[in-house]
Amino acid sequence: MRKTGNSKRRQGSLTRESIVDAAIKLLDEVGEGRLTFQVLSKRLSTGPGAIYWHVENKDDLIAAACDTVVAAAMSSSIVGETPQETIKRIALRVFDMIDVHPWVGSVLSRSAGQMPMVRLLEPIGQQVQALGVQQEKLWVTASALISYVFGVAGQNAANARLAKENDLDRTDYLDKVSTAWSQLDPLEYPFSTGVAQQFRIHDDREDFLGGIDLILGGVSQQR
Amino acid sequence: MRKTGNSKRRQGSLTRESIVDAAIKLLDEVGEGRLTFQVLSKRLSTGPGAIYWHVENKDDLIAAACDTVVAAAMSSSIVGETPQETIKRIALRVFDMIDVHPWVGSVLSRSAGQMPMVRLLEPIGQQVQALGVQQEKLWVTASALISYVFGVAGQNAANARLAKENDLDRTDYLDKVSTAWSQLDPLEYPFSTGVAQQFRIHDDREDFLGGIDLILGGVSQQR
DNA sequence: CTTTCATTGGAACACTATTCCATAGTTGGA
DNA sequence: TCCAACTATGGAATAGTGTTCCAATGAAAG
Repeated sequence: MRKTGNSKRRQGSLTRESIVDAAIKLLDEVGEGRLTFQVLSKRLSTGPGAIYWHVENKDDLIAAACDTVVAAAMSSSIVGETPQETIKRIALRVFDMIDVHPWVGSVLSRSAGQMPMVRLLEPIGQQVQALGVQQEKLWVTASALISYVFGVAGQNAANARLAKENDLDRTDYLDKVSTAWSQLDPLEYPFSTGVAQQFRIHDDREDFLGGIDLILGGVSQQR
Repeated sequence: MRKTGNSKRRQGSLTRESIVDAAIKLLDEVGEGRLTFQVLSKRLSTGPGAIYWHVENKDDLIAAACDTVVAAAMSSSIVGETPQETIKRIALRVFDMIDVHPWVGSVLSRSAGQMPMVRLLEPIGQQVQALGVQQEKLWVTASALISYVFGVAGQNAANARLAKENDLDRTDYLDKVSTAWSQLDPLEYPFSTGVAQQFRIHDDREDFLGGIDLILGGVSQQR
């Protein structure tokens, strides 16, 4: 009797998938804060009510969008010479994904335990295992890596959002923050005023890998 | 002529400080999503308009609340036997702060470059310096630690929020996630199904310190 | 054909952040 | 003592949100 979703009412039929795809595009263009059911319905040439037939609510929609992007980024297998190398490549995939879809960074850091996190935990955990980490330490080690990746993701997303909101490109934004730091009281904030210059010229991607290296170094030391 | 803020209209006078304090209490009670100007005004026995005289907007208010909590948590000095020990104590302060004010975790992870982050960067950076890390690597090292702390903070906040929204205590929540993981396809998710049990009984605080240890291990190795 | 029912799209609703504004209270000067 | 200024207040009005409701559609099953 029921052929849920398969029956095509017309060519541009509404599906959960097509809705999520449109949402992803919109999120990429305007960010999480400006994704509304109004503009989403308009873009799909329908009303908000029709969308709610396929999607539970906005959280559900955003979670689905996030999961779709993460799944796509992790779909093709990743192999490196060593487990360390592979872990770095996985991490870079995440980094580049956030670069293209900054909003994923902030959604991801709120999705503890959910499917998108598992999609990252799985390949990373497998490599941690390949590193020869002892059974009881598998979770701690993998979770440390995940937490670090999520931390960087969240901050990159925040940086992208702040830069966009102030109509600045990356360089101008770094300049602004760096200047703010260097103007702090050097007696109270000796370190921050000191690294302000390093911050101005730092490379997110390189620093990200640097952090992964530190954790991997710690792992190799523990054996 | 102007004595901005100092003049006392009446006993329970409205100040930015008193508003932020009330906001913090409300955030602790109901979380970020349910902090509204309606209930906040009611609690301060005033109208929304009066609040806007002292606060720019909701983001400003939440940022101020976050900064106040972070500043309070970091106010008294922290000393350990070694720089490593001190870093761990700083990290634990953050962890315990998030435990009391879960919403700070999610706000923090969006506050890249802002004041709350600097309040953490400063003491951690000082200890990184004390560790003898070379000048050019100061930023990478400190930022790796910060990113990790932010990552854990964000996930703990998410866990707290998800548990609260589903009316579960921590144990039930861990159970639910652990069960969900163990029911994944073991062929596709061998690692996740494998660690599901470890996840059920894991201790957030201990794992958090474990991750810090890994990073510190990596730092000591790099010298 | 007719009936059924998944699906649609737009109007209606409850609620939010934010702005507006008339007014009260305070204060420094005349 | 009074008088302007001007800070500060609180409640009403506004614009825009996520979500629900419901009458209408049209494809399939009988």
